[in-house]
Amino acid sequence: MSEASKNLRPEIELDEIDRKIVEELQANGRITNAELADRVGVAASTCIARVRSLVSRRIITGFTATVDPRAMGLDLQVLVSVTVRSGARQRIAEMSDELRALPEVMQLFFLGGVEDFIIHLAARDSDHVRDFVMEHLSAHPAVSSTRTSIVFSHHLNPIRGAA
Amino acid sequence: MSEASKNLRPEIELDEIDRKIVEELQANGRITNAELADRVGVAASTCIARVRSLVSRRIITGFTATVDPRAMGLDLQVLVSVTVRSGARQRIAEMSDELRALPEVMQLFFLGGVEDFIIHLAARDSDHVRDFVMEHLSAHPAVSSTRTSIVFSHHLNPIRGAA
DNA sequence: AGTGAAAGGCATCGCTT
DNA sequence: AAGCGATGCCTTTCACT
Repeated sequence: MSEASKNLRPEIELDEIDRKIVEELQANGRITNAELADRVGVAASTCIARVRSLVSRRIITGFTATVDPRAMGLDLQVLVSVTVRSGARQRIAEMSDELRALPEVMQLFFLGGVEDFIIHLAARDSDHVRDFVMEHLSAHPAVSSTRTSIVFSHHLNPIRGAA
Repeated sequence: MSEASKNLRPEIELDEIDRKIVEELQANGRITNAELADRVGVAASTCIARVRSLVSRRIITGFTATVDPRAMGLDLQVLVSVTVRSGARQRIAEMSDELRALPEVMQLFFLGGVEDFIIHLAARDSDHVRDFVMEHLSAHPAVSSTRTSIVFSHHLNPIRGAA
């Protein structure tokens, strides 16, 4: 990596301790500061300062509980690939905000390629999926076509840094 | 929902307080129990019992820090669609374990449809992507074809329950 | 199931090295 | 960056409802 490109994102230098903190907090985001400090081998006061620094530098962007969609009555997950009409590409950005606000939308991927974006949807059942696609996609003037695939299983990994 | 299908997943009855707890913990997984109790309007002792119950019932499956891949030197995200040779479908399950162990793999979706699975990859650069696809996919005897699309942006939403 | 009180543990701060 | 010590808050347990 050149020095020039480095300077575009200054101060993102993670040492071994930072990396260990990130790793532990990904594995258990509700660990106490005292135990985290023990595990990474620094004093509690140092540890809390490190964590706050990681958060304020937006290396850690948040802490969240992961929830089983089935426990919330959402038994069916699908991926919907969407292609936008070629004359309506500039509307993709505004569709993002509309779609993100919908409770069924777990994830949104905006893509370069044949498809313009992919929606990861959690729904109660197939009727719910159909209603979603009809109402929010097929009926949308910018949408050219959609393709829905059922998700049999889904795995989410923590971020593991580059070598 | 019929009583029969209800009984397949017993004891997943979330009341208003449980739902509020889940919501708050998705928004801020590191909130203190005391503040969480205040926000949902129960005593701290009740609140901690509720949280533990949600975790032991696997409604909440974990707590994690969310990390910016770019901060970890992973500047490029792609989705790779993979189709498996029709004679090798039974190998999909074992490929799951191999792929999940790789540090570049953020997510895995196993699908029904034209593609057998989609890999959400975080990589340093396009060389890194190429190396990953060549080494772990193209060279794999079960893989029939792959298609790689760049991810321009990615949004992750909390789970919001069914009505 | 939920609550409140009490004891111990933890977070957080300022200061020192 | 680490360690120490003090304060106040938080967590946790338990008896009671």
